[in-house]
Amino acid sequence: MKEFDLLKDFRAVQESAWEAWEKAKKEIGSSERETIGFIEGPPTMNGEPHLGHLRGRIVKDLFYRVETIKGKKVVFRAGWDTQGLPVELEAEKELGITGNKAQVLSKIGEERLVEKCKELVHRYNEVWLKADRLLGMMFDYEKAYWTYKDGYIEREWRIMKRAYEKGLLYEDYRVVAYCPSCQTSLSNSEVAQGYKEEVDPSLYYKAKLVDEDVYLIVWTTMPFTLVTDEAVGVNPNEEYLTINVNGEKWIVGKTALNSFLKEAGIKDYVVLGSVKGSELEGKRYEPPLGSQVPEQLELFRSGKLHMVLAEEFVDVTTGTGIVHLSPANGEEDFDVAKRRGLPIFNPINDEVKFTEKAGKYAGMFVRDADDVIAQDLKAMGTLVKYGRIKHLYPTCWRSGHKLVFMARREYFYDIPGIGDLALEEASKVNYYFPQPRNRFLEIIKEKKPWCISRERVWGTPLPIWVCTKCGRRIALFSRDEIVKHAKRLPDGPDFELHKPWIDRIIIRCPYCGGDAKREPFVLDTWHNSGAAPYASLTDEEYERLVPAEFLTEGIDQTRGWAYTLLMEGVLFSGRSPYRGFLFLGHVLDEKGEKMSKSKGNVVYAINLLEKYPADLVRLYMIWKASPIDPLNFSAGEMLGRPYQIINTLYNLHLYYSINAGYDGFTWSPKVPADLGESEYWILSRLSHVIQDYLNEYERMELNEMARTLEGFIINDVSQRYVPLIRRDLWSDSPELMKRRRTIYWTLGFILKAVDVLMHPITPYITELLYQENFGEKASVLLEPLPQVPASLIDEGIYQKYEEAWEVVSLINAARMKGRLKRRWPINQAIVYTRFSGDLGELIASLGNAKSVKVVSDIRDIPAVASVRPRQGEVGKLFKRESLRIMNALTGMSGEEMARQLFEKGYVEVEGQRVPFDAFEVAFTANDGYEVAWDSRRVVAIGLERDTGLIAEGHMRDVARRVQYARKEAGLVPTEIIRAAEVYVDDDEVYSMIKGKETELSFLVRAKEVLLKKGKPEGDGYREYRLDDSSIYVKLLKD
RNA sequence: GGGCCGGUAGCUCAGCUUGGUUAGAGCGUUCGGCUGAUAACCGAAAGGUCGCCGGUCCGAAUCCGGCCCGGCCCA
Repeated sequence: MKEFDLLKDFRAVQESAWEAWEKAKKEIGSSERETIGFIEGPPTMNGEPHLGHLRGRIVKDLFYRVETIKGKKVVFRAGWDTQGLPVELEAEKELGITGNKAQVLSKIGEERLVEKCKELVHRYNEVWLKADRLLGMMFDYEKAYWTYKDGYIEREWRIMKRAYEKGLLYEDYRVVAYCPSCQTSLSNSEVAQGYKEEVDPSLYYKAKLVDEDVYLIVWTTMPFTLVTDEAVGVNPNEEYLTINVNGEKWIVGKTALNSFLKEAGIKDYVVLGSVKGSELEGKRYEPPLGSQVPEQLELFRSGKLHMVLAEEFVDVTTGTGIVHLSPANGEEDFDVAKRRGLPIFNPINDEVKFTEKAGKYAGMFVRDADDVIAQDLKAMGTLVKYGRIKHLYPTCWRSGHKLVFMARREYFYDIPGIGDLALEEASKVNYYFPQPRNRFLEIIKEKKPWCISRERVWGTPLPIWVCTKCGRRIALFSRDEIVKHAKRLPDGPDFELHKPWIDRIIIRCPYCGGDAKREPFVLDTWHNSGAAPYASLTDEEYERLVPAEFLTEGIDQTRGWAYTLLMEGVLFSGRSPYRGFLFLGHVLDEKGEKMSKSKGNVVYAINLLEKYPADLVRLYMIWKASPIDPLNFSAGEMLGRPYQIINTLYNLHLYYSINAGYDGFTWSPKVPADLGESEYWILSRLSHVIQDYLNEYERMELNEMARTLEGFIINDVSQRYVPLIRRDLWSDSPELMKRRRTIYWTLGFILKAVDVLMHPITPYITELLYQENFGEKASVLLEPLPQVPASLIDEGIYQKYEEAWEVVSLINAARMKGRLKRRWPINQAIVYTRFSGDLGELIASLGNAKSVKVVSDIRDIPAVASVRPRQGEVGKLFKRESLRIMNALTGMSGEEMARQLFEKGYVEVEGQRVPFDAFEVAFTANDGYEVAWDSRRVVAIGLERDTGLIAEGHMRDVARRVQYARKEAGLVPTEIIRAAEVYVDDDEVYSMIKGKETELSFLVRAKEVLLKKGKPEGDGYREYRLDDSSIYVKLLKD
């Protein structure tokens, strides 16, 4: 096997692995495998991939590779999200345009903007492809879907058509945050990021109740909305006071009274009475701007508007606890109006100026009307106070202008009209973890109408035309239909399904023959990507592959893609387009903070993958945290444990390769006949590991899956199995050849299995290690799921070894207390364990003990038990009974309690079982022994050693140093040198090992060992510490 | 501004439902041991005002209230 540097040579490894995968892909594609569906949640092509994207892609690719190894054929296509506001804005930025929408379009035209968008998404796509290639993504890129392509759009329209035919598509108003400068509405997230401290008016005015000489004192920070005033809101649970101020009766909320009086500068007042908010419900008042806005008077006369509405959301702590409601200019206000069936008075145009219906204020930019209205109120004597207030208010992140909330005409899907089908479908989906399931179902229960229209350019056009003559709507959901109904087709029948081309088409109204023009909307980009299961596949594929087996995206997509996928799926076919959906936690920086451009802590995929092996990044991200949890990314942490795992995997293969190569062994599936116990053990262990791995994968506990493999690679194979067999491989005698070949076979079987199991996590290195050492198939990806033949599994041996490791670890703990090195053989170990098998010999060999006595009575351990019940624990467990139990326990002997604890795991007293954890257990060894224990076993070792044992220990100490010297000298392990010259400074050590040169020379692979006393003179000696003295070693090669 | 999640050793986290006297694990550090594939592994030690303030209680990491910090979602 070729050696290489894991952290330096990874690029070459990655390229060679790709060759194998290209072959594998063809083979998987053409095989008769069971096919399962997957739909890629398309990333938006308006930026480079970063760490968050990587996490998702790693999980997706892991899914693909595990399923492939399980024998499935996964339809695994890439997808690219290409439309929508983010792309459009990025394009505008690149075109150097900063003005409002009208300016943008007049300056460059829609055509250039659209061309720029296309250019941009393809440019970013190149970066994505590069990152994916580095990461090892197995996507099918040739069949990738692009959300802006005509074919995709036409299929997206067919989903809409279904909704239209079911009567679930309708037109209505919606309050949006609108930027007067950019002349566009903003998405929620854009609004959210633009909140700033702003100074706004704080206006208090009087609204006179009809037929009563009483005024409501109403508060607003947006005086212009008095033009669209429709009602005032009070909180139904608040107490409202009637007070006398300068002879007038005012109504003000009790909670806000003092702050209001202070702000309005009112000192003299008398409380006349009080009333609950709910009792004010329905009281009518005169519209404050009735005389300026004739339309308001008409609405008032209609009797439907200008009344008090008691609503829970009214905040009683600000203003006066009475707010005015203006459905055209506030979302909550709008919702109230809809709920109560009020008409919407909306005299505001695209430029955010009042229309003629606004009477006196017609033509005015709405915010400019603030001061004018304050003046007018003052003139009418209804102004109480016109001040200023500092508060958080949303501004446009681009232009910095304060946003205006206003009602716009939009198109909607009638989500409530779907009934409970969406919820039923969503309940059937597997979400793997409980938290996101509950949250997702809550969102679906809200049944909010989905506004699908946007006033932008770069998106799927809304295929609805309105007749300029009769005003009727014509919906045409395919190119064919459009062409058939077209009166004018300036770009011919093959026109592109985008603005501006589609807008040049004039449709002949089928009702009156008039000219119909397209509604100027594009669709919400979420509608675009949510159409993917249907739009990215053919009809035949859709039938076969949807619902998809497994989808995974960031947890932020709960309300995003996961939601729109479900809704469009239910609208179109009455079912969820996915069976499983794994939501992934966010990737944060090392300190747990969100990555953002402004903080400068964003890690881009390409940068990371050019610096570190993709395998390491993949393992780290899978291993570090549960998929659902946030992941704090730290390169330092990545280079710690995850690196060690890969390094150990690599070195195990190297060890196998060197040793097997030495004996000319090539691995083949034929099982050798003479496996030893250690082989049965490690193979049985492997079969447990495979089982755990599969269970953890089913539950998407991917971090646990990685940790299962970690434990096997490092603890079981590297730290246990290899030391067990090392001595057998050390010899090169022909008699042991058969044994060595059995070991090579076993090691090969295990490593090949690990290559397959690790492959979905660390695809590159496992491909390389597989190719170098086994390589029966074109790629490790074509290997079946590893399985240990039943004949090689022995549960009895497995249990025995697992028990022995625990006992040996206790022997080592006892050695430490007795200051006996592990290299030094001990005379005897006395072991108490509940395990019934025959352990003695195994423990003797693993624990370097000359004899082992396994006893079944704890009293045979040469130590005194001290057992004390912990009052706290007993109290916790037995509550009221605890005193009685404590008394009973106190009356028992330590020996008796210890006997019960170690035999049964609990002490039985007063008919109750008091568990091990409730006791403090300690042993004190008798003279000449040392003792160690855990909750199930007690081990004592004899400290007495005769000179033979001591000498053997010293010899091994010396041998170890000579071996170290060999390593430092760069000798390969197999090389036999002419001689090793060893000076021993310590008289006692020298005299005890003198005469054992022959044994020593075998251990250090030298033809002879020249053992001398004292310190050497001359050069070429290396000094090593041995306890409190030194030895000096010189190696003599040929 | 509202809702949800988190804050425990230098780092990553468990414990909190059901309060109990010495608060655990892994990594890192220090000491010791093992090791001719390995930066692995084994034993031990040092290291914590359990985010802050207040309350309930004989007793609070745990229950209650308020606040601060980080994250997510919504406005």
